[in-house]
Amino acid sequence: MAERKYRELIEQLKTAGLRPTRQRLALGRLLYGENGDMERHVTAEQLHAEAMSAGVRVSLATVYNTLHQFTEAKLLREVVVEPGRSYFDTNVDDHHHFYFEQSGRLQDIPSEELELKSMPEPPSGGRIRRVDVILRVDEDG
Amino acid sequence: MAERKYRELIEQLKTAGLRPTRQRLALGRLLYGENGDMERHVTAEQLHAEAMSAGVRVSLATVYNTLHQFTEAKLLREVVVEPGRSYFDTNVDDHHHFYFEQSGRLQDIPSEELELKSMPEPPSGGRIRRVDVILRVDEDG
DNA sequence: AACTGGAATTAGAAAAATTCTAGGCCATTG
DNA sequence: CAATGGCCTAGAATTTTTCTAATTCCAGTT
Repeated sequence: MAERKYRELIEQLKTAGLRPTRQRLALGRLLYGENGDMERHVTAEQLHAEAMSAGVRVSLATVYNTLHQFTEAKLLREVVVEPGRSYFDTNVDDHHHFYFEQSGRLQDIPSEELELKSMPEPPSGGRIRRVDVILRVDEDG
Repeated sequence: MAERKYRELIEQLKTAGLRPTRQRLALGRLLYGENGDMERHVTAEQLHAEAMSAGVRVSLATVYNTLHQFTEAKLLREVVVEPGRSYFDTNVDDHHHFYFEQSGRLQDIPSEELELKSMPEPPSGGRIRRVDVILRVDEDG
């Protein structure tokens, strides 16, 4: 990972009120590092496995905590596709998803490629915090 | 529940290749019965509790099995809103949802009130099986 | 109507996913 | 540099979901 990105990550953590601990930095590096701009959709389990094979000792619980903290800090976005299967997306811009049911894979759809005709008014005076669109794709037939 | 609806349920089960067992009928009656046309969004846990207090002895596992079989048979539709929180919706027509994060409540949006400008082509030649839109509403502020 | 064969169903037990909390660590302050 | 207090970690517990052996139930036959 580029040194620049690394410092950036530390700054982002501090801004979010999260101390740049060893574990957070390691997980952040795994999420954003190396091929940095690629869209990534990882489960907690997957990231934990990555950390293990990278020689980083973290418990699965810490991975969950960290992912949620990152999500809270807008460094990640959580996408729930099935019961017992949620992904964390490194792309936090407005966008939507294809979900491939057979393979369990997720793919971004840029917001320009999928827009709503109109936005219904939420009842009871609340405000819409997020719009999630999932197009479920059947790959075989 | 009206006798008519009851027979209808039995027919639907048979059509789906599901035997009209005591448990299935009891759960079906809880889901569609009494105030029959109301939109319902129940979790497995909730339905199990309802069954218990109605004096129907079923295990939670059976409730899960039955809900999934009903979903498979297009008598229900499953909506996942959060990790560890999925609802089964008695409305199987095309439609979308408001999700109120504080209360955990779900509310239908008729498909006429929320349409997409255009449907992106799925890559790799698959076909879109379903479109799920969830508008997440923050009730306080 | 009762019997029989056999697939379908049930529910306890197990697994998987997620959260909780006591104890430990780390930054900050004096 | 040591003390202090809040923050963080990870084992344990909880919650959600699935698996599978044992049972039940149904259809066909007599």
